[in-house]
Amino acid sequence: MSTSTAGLNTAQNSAVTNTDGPLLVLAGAGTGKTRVITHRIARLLSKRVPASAILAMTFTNKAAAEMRTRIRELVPARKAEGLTIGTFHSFCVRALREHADRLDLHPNFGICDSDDQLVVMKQALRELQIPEAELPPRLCLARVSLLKSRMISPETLQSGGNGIDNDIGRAYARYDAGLRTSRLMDFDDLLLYMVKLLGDKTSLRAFQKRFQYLLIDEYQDTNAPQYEIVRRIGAVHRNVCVVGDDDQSIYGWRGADMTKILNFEKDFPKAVVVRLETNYRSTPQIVAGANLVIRNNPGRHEKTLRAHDKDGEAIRIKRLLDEEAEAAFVVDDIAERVRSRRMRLGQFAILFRTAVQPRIIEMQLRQHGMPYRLVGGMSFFDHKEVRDILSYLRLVANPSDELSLLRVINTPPRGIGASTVEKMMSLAAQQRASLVDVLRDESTALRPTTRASVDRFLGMLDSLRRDHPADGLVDLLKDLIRSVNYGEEIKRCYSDSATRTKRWDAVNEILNMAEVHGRQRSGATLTTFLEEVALSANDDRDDDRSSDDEVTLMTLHSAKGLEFGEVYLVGMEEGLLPHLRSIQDGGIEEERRLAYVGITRARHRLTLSYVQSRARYGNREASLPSRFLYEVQGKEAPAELMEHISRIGTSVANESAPATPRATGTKKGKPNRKPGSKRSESKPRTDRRKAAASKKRVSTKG
DNA sequence: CTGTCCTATCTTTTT
DNA sequence: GATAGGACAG
Repeated sequence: MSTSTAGLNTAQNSAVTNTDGPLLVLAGAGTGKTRVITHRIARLLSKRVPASAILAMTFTNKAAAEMRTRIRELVPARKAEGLTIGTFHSFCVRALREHADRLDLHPNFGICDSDDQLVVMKQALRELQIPEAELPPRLCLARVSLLKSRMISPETLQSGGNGIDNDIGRAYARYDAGLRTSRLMDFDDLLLYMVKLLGDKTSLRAFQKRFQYLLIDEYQDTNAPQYEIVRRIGAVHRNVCVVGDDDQSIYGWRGADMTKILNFEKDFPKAVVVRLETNYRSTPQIVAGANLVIRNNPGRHEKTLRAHDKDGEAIRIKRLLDEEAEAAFVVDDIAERVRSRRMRLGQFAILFRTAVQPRIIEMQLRQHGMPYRLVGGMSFFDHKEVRDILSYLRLVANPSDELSLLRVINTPPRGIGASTVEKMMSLAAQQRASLVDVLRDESTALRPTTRASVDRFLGMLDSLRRDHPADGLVDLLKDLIRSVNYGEEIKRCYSDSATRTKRWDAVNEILNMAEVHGRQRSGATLTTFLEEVALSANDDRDDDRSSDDEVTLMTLHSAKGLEFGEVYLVGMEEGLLPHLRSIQDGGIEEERRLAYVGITRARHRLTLSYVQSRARYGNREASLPSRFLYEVQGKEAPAELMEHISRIGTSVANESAPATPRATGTKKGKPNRKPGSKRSESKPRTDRRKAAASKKRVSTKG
């Protein structure tokens, strides 16, 4: 046997060697989940399963990339060739393009991001004359996405509709129609159409025949269509291995369906269940704390994490006066650790529940000149010039893409103004034709100058399409940037030379990305490039740029799957973690899992902090320590706390806060350190927008 | 089209 | 209290 199973523990080994039949691997935090998956794939390959018969699906690009890297360490490249490892969405896109004819799809359909979605939804609401005040587009979009992730179609919804649900149903249908005219799919559609494709017997058989072995990562986050894809492809050979941890399911609000991991044994009878319970990441104290918290959740797959390591520090719980003191404490503490223990900043993470919390921490970090990285801010792809160029590209690839057409038709200004566009749009609606067709139609009435502009614009797009071979991506881009004279546009829009340079650099960065894409992917085309951009745009929490010398700031959600030497989990208060909304809607369990995820990110040292008072919506309110702080110490939350909370649950107003936060067995580590006035060169890396930039100035109040 | 004022909102965001 | 997004005026 060529596969080495050395270094795997008994449970891991059994997960790796049980290659045939359904297998559920319950992998607690830090128990070597990725190791198991990669070793399992190596094992299959060594048993002469062809690489092309293996399909491994993950939820993030990062997870897929890591899997690929680690497999490369285990097996020779030649053997790994032909493996299908990717996110659910990327797998679906490829499959759909390949089998586009079976569903009557255009093979060059585009993928729209959330901004595009919003545009389409707004349009839909306008057409239905549903006022945005009545049904905010964002909310509507969220609801539609949730419906799609439960595989509920507009028709189903409408039949039982009352009032707002009826509106949502109509908007849903209209929105989908809008996407279809532009030959676009949103993320949910990729999964739904895949399910549809698998409803076709011939296609289904082809997939079943090809993919003999399935591996699914993060199974607790699977939603209905994803589950359906797995179930159908795996129905015949039943070599379905799912790996996950129900205790880390934190995306329920987005349609992830935890019952899938809880019912796996029912869905796949005779499934073998393997529990990975040895945690190789954290100290016994941290593992114990995590267990104490999560055991309060009912209805889970019972499992108890055991620490592999022998000793460590106690979990620290710190009470601070207010959020400013909390931020100062954390930053001082990190500075002190760096000084006395010579630790790198990259070892530290500050985790929080909501996106507003990091602001005050950022201020402290800046004052200390401590470099940091805030995960989840604005992405490269949110910049105007990037979106412009990509819209042109999308339009070149997919002439039906009306969204992109509307975005670039007068950018840079070329004399096709808003009123013309509006006229053309209504004309298109009248003639039941697409906007491009109306523009192309010589009989459409236009002023001669406008006609000339339109023809020039359409001609430019046509020649871009005509003059470049499918694999001539970089040349196409260069030609495009030259043809639309984007350099001039930047000069026109920005007077400041530094800004100009920055914007122009961004444009060039797209060129670089295209070049890299062409080099790395065989058979790269414009379509594959756009696909990659669409499916990996927001993935900037990954390591490529992260440095050893930055503190990481991120939400608990973003932190899943990562680990840090030292973790500060701030804002451990009732109303924040667990969040008030969840307390009211009975979502405590998911909040608890969130706390569990946070706790289990830490390797050596974990600090939980809460404050006595916090500014909320303008006024300062007393805070109560989170129930999870009691739980983590193996205590019961005091009756008065729970009583107070139940009061919040019923009445939204919580003006009086009689229950003073009691100093819970607060293990104070060392007394508060004096602010070290260490001033290294500050290069805070925040790409927040103007808000943060101006904030920076304001924050010099000391 | 751009800047400014006003007002509704205040959880999380893999793809 | 901050902020973002929309309405509206210039």
